[in-house]
Amino acid sequence: MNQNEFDKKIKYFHENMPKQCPILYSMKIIGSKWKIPVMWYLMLNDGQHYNELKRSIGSITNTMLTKSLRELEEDGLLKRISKGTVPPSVTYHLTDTGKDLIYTMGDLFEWGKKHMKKEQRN
Amino acid sequence: MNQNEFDKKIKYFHENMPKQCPILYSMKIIGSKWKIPVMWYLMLNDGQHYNELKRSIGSITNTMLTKSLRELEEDGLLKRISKGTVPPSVTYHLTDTGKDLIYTMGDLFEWGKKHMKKEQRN
DNA sequence: CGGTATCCAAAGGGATACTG
DNA sequence: CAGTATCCCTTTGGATACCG
Repeated sequence: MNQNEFDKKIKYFHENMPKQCPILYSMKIIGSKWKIPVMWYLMLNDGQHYNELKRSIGSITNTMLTKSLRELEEDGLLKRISKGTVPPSVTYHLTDTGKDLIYTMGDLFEWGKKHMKKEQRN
Repeated sequence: MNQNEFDKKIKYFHENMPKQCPILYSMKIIGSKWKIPVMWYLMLNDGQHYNELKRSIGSITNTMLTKSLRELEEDGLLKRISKGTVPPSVTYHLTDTGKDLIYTMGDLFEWGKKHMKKEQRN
């Protein structure tokens, strides 16, 4: 990225900014501690059950897994599908909106990787 | 984005994942409440002074502005330039790394805008 | 199996006053 | 002008136990 590209991006951001900043809005949705990990493991293996997902993530507690799942569902990033049987059988699935969001993190992934390497060199 | 593109991205993420997740790493750096706003107003008008920046942002306190600036500097996203005069004159400037990061938020900006609109329709 | 409920600890952030 | 220092409140997240 050169200065000219950067200036163009600034101009674009500036001209297209609604009342509330979309970046802050997005970060609020995915900013709490377990949102990315939950979506991540669902991305790697869609349709996991609650306890399956819990084992995938490893260190998450029930409280936080439930809370994260509920909020992600409310924001339309995943769908909860219950069979309504006894014992219960519930699976979680990313929605298209959720997949879009994960896809969107590509650049942040790259930036992080690059920046992490740089820090190690120093 | 279609399913095939999504699958490719997953594969890429998976194959290029270092020990620590670069997304979580990035989000830790810019995740606290005022990081984006600070970088944002610096982006719109680089080289602002401390109090200038404070007025630009509006509702930030001294405590948080100082803390955010120090952390962003430590992470190499901005540079603090002091003239060493009395009274002091200090300006803040985005580094190339910082500009890269802002540039990187473009997709998240789009996603947020799209998602916000969708919510309003319901 | 798929969660709730309750309680507690820690982190994050704000208000206010002050300073070289 | 460019911050510090101190105190306090709120939000977030963890531990543990229990339930239909």
